[in-house]
Amino acid sequence: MGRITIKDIAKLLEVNPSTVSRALKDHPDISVSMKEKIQQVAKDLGYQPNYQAIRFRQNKSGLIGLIIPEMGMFFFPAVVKAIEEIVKKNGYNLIILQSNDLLEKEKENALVCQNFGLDGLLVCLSKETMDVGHFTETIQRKMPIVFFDKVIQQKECSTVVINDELAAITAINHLARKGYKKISGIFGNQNLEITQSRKKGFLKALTKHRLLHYGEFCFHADTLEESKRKFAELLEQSVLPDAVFTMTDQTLAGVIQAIYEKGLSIPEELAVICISNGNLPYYLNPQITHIRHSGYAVGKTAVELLFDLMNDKVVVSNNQLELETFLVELDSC
Amino acid sequence: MGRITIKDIAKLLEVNPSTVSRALKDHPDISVSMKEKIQQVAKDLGYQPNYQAIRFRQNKSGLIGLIIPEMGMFFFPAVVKAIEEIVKKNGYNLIILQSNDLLEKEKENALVCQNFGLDGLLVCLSKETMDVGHFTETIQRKMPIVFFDKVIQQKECSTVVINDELAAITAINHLARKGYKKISGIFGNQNLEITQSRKKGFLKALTKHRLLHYGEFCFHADTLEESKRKFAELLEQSVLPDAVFTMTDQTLAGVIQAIYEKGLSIPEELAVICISNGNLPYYLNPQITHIRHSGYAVGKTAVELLFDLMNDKVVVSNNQLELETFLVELDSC
DNA sequence: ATCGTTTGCGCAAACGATTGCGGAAAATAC
DNA sequence: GTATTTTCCGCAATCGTTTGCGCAAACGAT
Repeated sequence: MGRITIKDIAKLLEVNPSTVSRALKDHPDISVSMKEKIQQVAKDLGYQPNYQAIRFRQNKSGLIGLIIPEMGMFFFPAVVKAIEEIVKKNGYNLIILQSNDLLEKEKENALVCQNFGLDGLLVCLSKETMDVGHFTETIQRKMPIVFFDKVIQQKECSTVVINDELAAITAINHLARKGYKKISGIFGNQNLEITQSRKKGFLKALTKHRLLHYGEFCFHADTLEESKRKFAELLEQSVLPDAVFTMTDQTLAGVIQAIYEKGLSIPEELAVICISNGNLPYYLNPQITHIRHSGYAVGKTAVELLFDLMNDKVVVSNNQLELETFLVELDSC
Repeated sequence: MGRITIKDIAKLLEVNPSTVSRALKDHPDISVSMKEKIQQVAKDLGYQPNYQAIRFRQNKSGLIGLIIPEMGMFFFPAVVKAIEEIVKKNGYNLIILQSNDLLEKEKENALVCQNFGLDGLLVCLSKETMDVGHFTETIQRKMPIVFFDKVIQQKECSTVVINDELAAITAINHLARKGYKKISGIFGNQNLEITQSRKKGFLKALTKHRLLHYGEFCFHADTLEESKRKFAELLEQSVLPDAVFTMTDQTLAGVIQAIYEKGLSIPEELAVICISNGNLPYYLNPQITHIRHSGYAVGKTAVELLFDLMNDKVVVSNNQLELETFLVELDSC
């Protein structure tokens, strides 16, 4: 015999399946003696409810979806770790979908989510995404969504982000306080709001400290390799920066490789600061001063907000959370 | 009106739902004219099949499960990336479960997989796991399983691993060839087969090169912090190693921190080699010579084997694959 | 014209669990 | 002793889709 079903138990005890169903969930309509009998048999036979059937009937999937651009080595592992833990704690499970930073794949993923009847969705947008219509139009009526990290701010959307502008300002303030003047800024993809905000903060802080004339030390890089290559080129010029700010771990990794290859000493010849999840900076020599942007905290906050939405616990309509960041001062500046 | 179902289309066209179902999947029993009519209406109404219902009826979940100890920063992100890509390419989706290296949670996860009716399962065992009964007894009759990386070799199990012993031997041979003699070995959790195999290879190679009398430079460490602390202690002793081998990125990260803090120069005062996924070694200064153990390749191979099992494509009963590793010589030795 | 085959579609059961309703038996009330 | 309530369980429909079977009508062959 294959899997034990409610029908099997019912047949064995010569009762109706509905009685078994109610007995197993302690329904008051069933007598104590009958409950005990049924629960005993269920236990003996090793009955396991068919959740597939339950979810089908209740039109619940028991699943939370997570769409991310790509599982890299820095930020998203921490996000995923947090989300998986909390999703499981709430009795759900986690489905992961990668968009590979392609709008097309993101749309496909949105469809998959819809067809799976996911109970909730967490999204970090691809760099190609310019609006979130493919999520809101079709899905959001019944499926709560929380956007995090790479988001597009709209008033109907729940989001979890950090104050990107402030994070960059904090970094530059630190450099300025330490006396660095020729500050280079390395940024990610231009389309992203986080890039724009961090760059805005960067420029704002430079302006405040009257250092803006060194703005030519800035560039954008989508990949680690591009970051490395461009920074290596920058280091070949006649006028060199005395400090560099990178807006992510990924750009940091590229910049660091270029610095090592050039043989510059940190911080004597070049100071370094970045916004980071908080792992890589500790592995490097010297350790890198950074603004802590914890993927774990972002993931945790996003998924907790999602469950609040799912349980209608959120009174406020404007669910746009902003996490705190803080400076971790190490040896690189 | 909510979601469009087959019944809705049937009612609209005054035909039977079964006709609609067959027409939509191009069944030969349905006339061409009827097919066209039905498919047109389905399109107009924006019909989306309820996969939940389909999977329920067919007793298929469309899901592949992945159980890992913990999403760290080094190996598993690459594994997950590969698996997600291939799973999706085959029309499935991926559920991720973390065991946190706890046998209890691993058992819970196995139950979840069962109840979800997953179509296939990929497992990297926790360090507490001593046998795989909680998988094989209950699940494997209907759900193919592939164990990878941290496995327990049994003849009924499909596994994907590397030749751990050979990887360690390759590393030590390289050190010996370069003239290093006092070789320290840093290993992960003792229970794991990968640890035992790598240590075995380490000792075997040391023996071959008549360097075994330096065996006191070895220890085990479960975490990055433990690795750092113990190696820092080791560096306080009177006799120091001239080279260190770490069996993972995680132990490498700890060892590197201890080396940096002590201010030793690599490779002049201390050579370094490791088995690595191939990211971290490039971020360090100098870059670390390593035996490449690609998480992406492991994940890809494991999930491809899984699909072969699911499609009964595997003729051989003994599905124990061993991936190639190779030496990447950089600056640390 | 008769018989056999193909074509095209409907009927109804099934997957496993849930739930509103109804009703017989038991318990309580008067 | 009758009326009313409570207790306890069964009946049957339901979720959306699939599928074996049956059966008319149309077609083809002789």
